[in-house]
Amino acid sequence: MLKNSEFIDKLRSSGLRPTKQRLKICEVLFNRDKTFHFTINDLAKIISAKLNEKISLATIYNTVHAFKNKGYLKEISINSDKSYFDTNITNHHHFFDEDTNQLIDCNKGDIETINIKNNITGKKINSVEVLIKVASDNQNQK
Amino acid sequence: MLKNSEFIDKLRSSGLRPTKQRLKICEVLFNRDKTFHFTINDLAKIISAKLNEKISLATIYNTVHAFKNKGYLKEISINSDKSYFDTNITNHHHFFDEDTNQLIDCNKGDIETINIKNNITGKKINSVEVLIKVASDNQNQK
DNA sequence: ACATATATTATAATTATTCTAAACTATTGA
DNA sequence: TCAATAGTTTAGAATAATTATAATATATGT
Repeated sequence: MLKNSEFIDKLRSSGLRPTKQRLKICEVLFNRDKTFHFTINDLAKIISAKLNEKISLATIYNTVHAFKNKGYLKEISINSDKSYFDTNITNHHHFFDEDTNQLIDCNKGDIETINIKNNITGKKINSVEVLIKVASDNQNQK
Repeated sequence: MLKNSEFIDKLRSSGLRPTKQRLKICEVLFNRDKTFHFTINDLAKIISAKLNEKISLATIYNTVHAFKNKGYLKEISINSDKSYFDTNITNHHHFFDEDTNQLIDCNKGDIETINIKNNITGKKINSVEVLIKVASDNQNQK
């Protein structure tokens, strides 16, 4: 359980002012034992359920993007009707359960390290993401 | 250069009626030497530029989805605001150039085969997609 | 050619996201 | 401590991608 002052330091250290809203969002996102995968809509729902005061949707978007830009969140690429975010910012990959629309982290060892032998000339690799789409065994077509 | 009758057979064989619109879209998509990566908007532009008659946007969406469901197109997940499709339906992976928003196929040999050691219990793997995001070497932040 | 199932179309509706501009707040430094 | 200011929040409007609707048109089997 992280303290408020730790979040304040974290925000200040990356040039973000520690506002009431950002601290609340920090609590929701980072006061967890396990990795948290979410969409903006998920987050908005959790916030409005947990909080007495409300946070504007625009602020939630702003904050999530600010946290992503500062490297506190990763954005995950899934069939793009909406964006998914991940509080696990280490290098890792994902399963996506098409039955439930849930993201699940791959553990180290689930996949061998991806080895890229040829890159596009003149470009640098920003990220390598593996997405394994899974579904229940008895359904044929998505 | 495929003939119209070949597209008619292709469509019929998968239970899709060969309509004027679908045949035109087949020509645009499949009469190519190289893999074609596109968004719906790209396709709509090409169609309206090339064709004397116009095809409704709704039809373009319907057709692309029908072709995807029949396995003639693959949808590629990019963390983004729109869907990308690929006429290359073989198992392969992608580079995504963040400078130009262009998708580029990985060639066999660019990446070693992805080896998944542990899957989620009770689920079957539908796809494994690797996306390598690249950008110009001299730009720091996206 | 006829009946019917399937497609196409324009348009409206929906959804996720970004923009805007005004009100508000944290920080800096006098 | 307080004012100036730079950064934030906010509601709501705007935008963009996509899906739904329902009327019209077309393909197919008999």
